[in-house]
Amino acid sequence: MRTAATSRPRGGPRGERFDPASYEARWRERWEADELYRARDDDAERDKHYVLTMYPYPSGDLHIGHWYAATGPDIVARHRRMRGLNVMFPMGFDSFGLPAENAAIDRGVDPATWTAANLDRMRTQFRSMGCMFDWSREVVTSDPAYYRWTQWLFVQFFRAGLAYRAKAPVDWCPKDQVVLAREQVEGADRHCWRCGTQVEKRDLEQWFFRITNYADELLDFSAIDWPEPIRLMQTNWIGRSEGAEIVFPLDAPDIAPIRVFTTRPDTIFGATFMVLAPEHPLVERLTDAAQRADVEAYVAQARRSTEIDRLSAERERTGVFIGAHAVNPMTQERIPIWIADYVLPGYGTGAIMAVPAHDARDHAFATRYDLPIRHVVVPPSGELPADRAFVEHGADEVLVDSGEFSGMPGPAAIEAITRQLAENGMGARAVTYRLRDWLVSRQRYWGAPIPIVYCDEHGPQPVPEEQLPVLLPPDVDFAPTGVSPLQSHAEFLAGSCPVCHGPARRETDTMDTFVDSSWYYLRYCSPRDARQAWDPDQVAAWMPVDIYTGGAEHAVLHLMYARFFVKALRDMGLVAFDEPFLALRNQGQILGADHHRMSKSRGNVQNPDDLTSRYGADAVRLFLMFIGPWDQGGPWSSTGIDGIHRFLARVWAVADPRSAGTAGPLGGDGAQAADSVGGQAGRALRRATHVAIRDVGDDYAAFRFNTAVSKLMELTNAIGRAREAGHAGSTAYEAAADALLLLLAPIAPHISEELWARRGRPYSIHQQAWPEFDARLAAADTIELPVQVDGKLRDRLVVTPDTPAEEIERMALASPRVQTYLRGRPPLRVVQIAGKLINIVAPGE
RNA sequence: GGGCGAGUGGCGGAACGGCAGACGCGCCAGCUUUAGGAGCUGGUGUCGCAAGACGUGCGAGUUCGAAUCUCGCCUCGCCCA
Repeated sequence: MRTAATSRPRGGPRGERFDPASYEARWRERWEADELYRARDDDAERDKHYVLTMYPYPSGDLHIGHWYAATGPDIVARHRRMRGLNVMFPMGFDSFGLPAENAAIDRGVDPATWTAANLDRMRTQFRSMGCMFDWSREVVTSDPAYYRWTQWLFVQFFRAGLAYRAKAPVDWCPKDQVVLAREQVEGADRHCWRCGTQVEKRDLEQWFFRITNYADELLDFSAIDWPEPIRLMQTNWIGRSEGAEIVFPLDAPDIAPIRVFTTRPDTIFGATFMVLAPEHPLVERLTDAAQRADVEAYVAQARRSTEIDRLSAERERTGVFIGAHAVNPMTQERIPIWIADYVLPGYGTGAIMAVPAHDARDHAFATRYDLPIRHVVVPPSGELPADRAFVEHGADEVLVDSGEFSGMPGPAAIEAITRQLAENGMGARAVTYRLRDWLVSRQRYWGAPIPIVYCDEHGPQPVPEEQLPVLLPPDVDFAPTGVSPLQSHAEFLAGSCPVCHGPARRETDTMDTFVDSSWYYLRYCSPRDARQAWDPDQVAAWMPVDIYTGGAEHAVLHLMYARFFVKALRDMGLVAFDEPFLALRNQGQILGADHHRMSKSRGNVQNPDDLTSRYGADAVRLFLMFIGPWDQGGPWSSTGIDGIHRFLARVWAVADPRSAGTAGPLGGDGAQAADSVGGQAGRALRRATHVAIRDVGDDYAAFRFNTAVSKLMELTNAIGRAREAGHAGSTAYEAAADALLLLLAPIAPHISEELWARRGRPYSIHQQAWPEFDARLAAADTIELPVQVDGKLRDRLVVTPDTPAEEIERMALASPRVQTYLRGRPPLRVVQIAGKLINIVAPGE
């Protein structure tokens, strides 16, 4: 048939042409059968190297973003392997979580069944990418063999005093019917990170992990190579602020004084009133009978409003005087006590000293209620803004009207006032954090059950370790009711107290899935160990992770929790290092062609399977990496993938011995003839080869895949020109073609293996060493030197690299083009940058 | 409102303070083909016939020399409120 015959390029018999479908799957099967990518635990010769990329949630189908995220680390893993490291690059699935449960609710399928089906599909799709994942280490967090150890870890945290139960106002998503961690509430309107519904406040008994114990250590990034934005986000999230806790005695001597935290003790002489959170425990006792009705009404209203409303900068600052007074410990002045909802019970001490002259919120409040505004800090100019707070307090700003501290610069005053308060027993230096403890309870089914039982006599008790795992029962009712589906499962509820062996009620909440992902990288080290969460020897051998990749959206979630876990486990003696991930790199996000997040509802999802079947996995990998800098991502556009296909066809043409041989006049056996005609050209090709060896390697090491691809294209084009010139078969040509395949192997593993085999090289290309770079071969015979006059390009000199500077200057000044601009005058100055350029400064007019 | 980052051809993007636009897409011309949503060759920042001039969001500054460093402004993105 005509179409069948002519769909192939001319000149090649069947089987010789470039056709990815004919070899990609075949090689993947061979690699798998040979266990080529299995990371060896017992490799004594090579240094270990742990490359990790964030495991996905098994949502159903792999999308182009998964390809993008996985290809980068795969290239790096392959490159480092070729550089002689024993690389482990595992993959697994974060398979607990709400979507499985929502599928159960919507479609009546069992979450385990739904998840298992997704896992099968995604494993197949992952395999089609040709990544060097070591599937023998696969971890599935919803597998009882895994969550048994998640529960075991919970028990260890409980015993170490790092897991505790407390009643707390928590963020509640009314749509998902679940409690959220503070980190999972996003945006100004405080919506659920998963479904976008605005969250509410509820008071509930919950389990917390004491991450705040590690606040200071989490601020220390000195031992890890992480992107600055991530470090900054964690730092801001933890929100350490230094200041003082100050005691304000009350009129009523029988009541304990009010304690406030402030970062600005230097402004205490300007504290003209106090504000308590409406929920503050002292409100009840301090409120004057005359004010009681107003106060109670206000407290009730404050409890109803959301935190976001209360903190909003635009909102009117409202409050009520409670009829009591405190004493400013520096001025001894009686100041009124108010309540206002802009003071929150959970932050600091739930009470503030209000300094309206130097705090914007206090200023708004004082203005509204006509409270005194007293300036105690002034700028060098002495001029204060009339209608807003003056908040600057650097070394230039000095105190006024502050007794003996008047005239002192701001920072010194903070020191001095804090010291005097401490001497008088009225305060102390103090630090607070914005970071809250990590709420890990979830009122949902599809998670690891919290391994606790409640005994009437002995309270909450951990399930004995030999009874783990606490299995999820398969037969539950999934209708969302606001309580865990497990609460209606009588059999599950019935536990026994490990102390008295009497009946005890099982905890029905499950753990936040971020608990699962806080330790999965440890499980990869000994994934099949049935006796322990991990084999300490294997963890000692493989950990920490050398390079971790994933999305920046996990900056304050997973990435902070995992660091906390390792520090806590270290203090329990379970691991011997301080940080889980030595280096971190974030990939950008691939957006839809419409520049929006890819989502099924928008209909802008790009399915990688279609592209793969049409162009092959190598082309899709190359194309994704060629879009732009890997950490930037960008909108998807398929225009351009044809260019990648053409590139691979050119690689085929220059490196397939039959294609390359038939193209030139010499054929495959004309090596000597080619060498004799190709002396000069051969040197140029060798130079191009070694420049590429250096540059492509540097690019892979630095995650610059887009420029690596462009350099591979340049090398291919250079070899192509040599082929056109009839140099195929020469020593330099064949060395260049071999090198091209080795450099291409990390990013396009299939075509490089196929051509490597066709060239008769030993299997597998992925077990070859990265080619040696030879600086002498990369050095240029001559260089083209730009000649500038006054910084503008006017001429070029072609010189050997060792030409003396004086000679270059003489040649440059002799240039007629330069002389035109000098107009016979001697140059004012000549600047030479060796090997780069020469700039001649002409005298002024 | 605060913090961080980014603005370069028609498009994606290159460029240790040293030749702006590598590499690719697209487009144009030619070749090849019975045919083309194929292949090959050449061209392609703007203005200009040319010589040349201008050109990296806008405005200033530092420098022999600035896309790159500094300051101010504008726009967009992300994070936090």
